[in-house]
Amino acid sequence: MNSVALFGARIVNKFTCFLVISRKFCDHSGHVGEVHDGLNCIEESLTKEWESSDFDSATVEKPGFYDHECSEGHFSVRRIFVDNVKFDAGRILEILQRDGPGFDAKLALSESGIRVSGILVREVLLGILRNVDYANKTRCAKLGYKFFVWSGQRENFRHTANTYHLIMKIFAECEEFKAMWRLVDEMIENGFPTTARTFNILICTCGEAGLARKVVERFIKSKTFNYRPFKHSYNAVLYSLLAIKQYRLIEWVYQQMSDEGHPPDILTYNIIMCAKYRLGKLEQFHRLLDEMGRSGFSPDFHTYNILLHVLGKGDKPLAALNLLNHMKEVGFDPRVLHFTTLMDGLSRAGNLEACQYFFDEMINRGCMPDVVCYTVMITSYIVAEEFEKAQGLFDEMIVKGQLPNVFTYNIMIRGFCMAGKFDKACSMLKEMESRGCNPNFLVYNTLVSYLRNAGKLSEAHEVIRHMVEKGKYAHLVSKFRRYRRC
DNA sequence: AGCCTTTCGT
Repeated sequence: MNSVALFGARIVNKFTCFLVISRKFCDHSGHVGEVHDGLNCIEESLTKEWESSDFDSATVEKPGFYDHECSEGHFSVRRIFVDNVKFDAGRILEILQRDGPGFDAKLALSESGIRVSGILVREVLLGILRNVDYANKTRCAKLGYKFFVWSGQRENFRHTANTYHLIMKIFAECEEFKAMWRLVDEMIENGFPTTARTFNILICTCGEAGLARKVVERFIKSKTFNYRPFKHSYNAVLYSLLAIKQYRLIEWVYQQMSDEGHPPDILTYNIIMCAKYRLGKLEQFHRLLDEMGRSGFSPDFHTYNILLHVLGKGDKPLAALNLLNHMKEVGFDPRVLHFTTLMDGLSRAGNLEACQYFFDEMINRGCMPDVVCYTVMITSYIVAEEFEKAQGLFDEMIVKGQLPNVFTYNIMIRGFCMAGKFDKACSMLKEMESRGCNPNFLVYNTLVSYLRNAGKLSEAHEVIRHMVEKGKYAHLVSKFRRYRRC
């Protein structure tokens, strides 16, 4: 409930100062009219841009996302516009969270005088989406829908496929599945095309394979399915299924494709091969690779990446080196990503030396390791119980300006636990928090289960208490127990 | 034309 109260306030605080500065700028420039024309223009261009972009929080939270066309300086018109939208969104979120007996949020929204635009609706719904957690999900769904309905009733605003997707995503996160499906029907009734994004949201909420298959079937056959930017609906569906690791369904869809006489392209081959590999069907994997070649498709960056992972996990460093050289010869210069997947494979195969060799080789070839690459190398050291080397690399990455992420901290904490240095493990948790890297449940789980296994029950309890105090994952506390036996 | 590929042991 605390987090509900917070979600408006945080945005307001952050942007009030910008708004004050922005308003001053308008007053003193003597070009208020121009600024307003500019704002309309920007609203249009931003609407287009954001309509076509995805709404993953990752995209939005990327630093500098809102600044990327501010070369004229800090107070560009575009910036002012964006800050104004954020300010209004903050106000709306504040009004929404006051909703309850004795307070009519819809009325308050209507009286607020805030002009509704596509970007504003997006910002508000994203604000709600970001704040959904276990404790407040019912309320978030309710408030989100209240705002969705209210904004759809404004005379100057009409919902789009994207705003539908956002509210559907909120319902999905809040586990309001029936309401989500009702919205799909409403969307279709109102003439919106169902897109690859619609499919993606729906398929992600299908827990059981039977249900997922029904959804897949519906989309493949649907006449109104707008599958662009994919070449055909099969690839659009396959791509989503890969992202949610539904490998068996991928096989099934590929079968449907073949039955319908739809020839695979390079994207299809890459996805199917990836699925076969993940399912451990290496023979079929190689058969597909041959078939792909015979059909006239040459491997691309993605194919090589899969091949390198296969070679790594199969502990074939020499073949991998040959493949890397071959890639260079045919004009695909291996990138950090390729070395990283190869190293990840080798690390899982337990070949630390080879892993280290390719890490050095990569740098020799002028590729600089990124966070993921450092994390993979650190993991390799920790699995081999080379804790000092792991620590050394962790320090090095910070010096080189690569900020450790939640994966990096998790493996470091695990390493300290394995080495029996529980005090260091706990201070790592504090360190990540102080550096603004929020621990997720898996990080707490690492620490708690190792502490418990070592018989340090009061320390484990202390970590749990700390976690619950932060208002996070309280509903998952019982899940810790599951790992105790391991 | 676009679309795809990497890191939290199970």
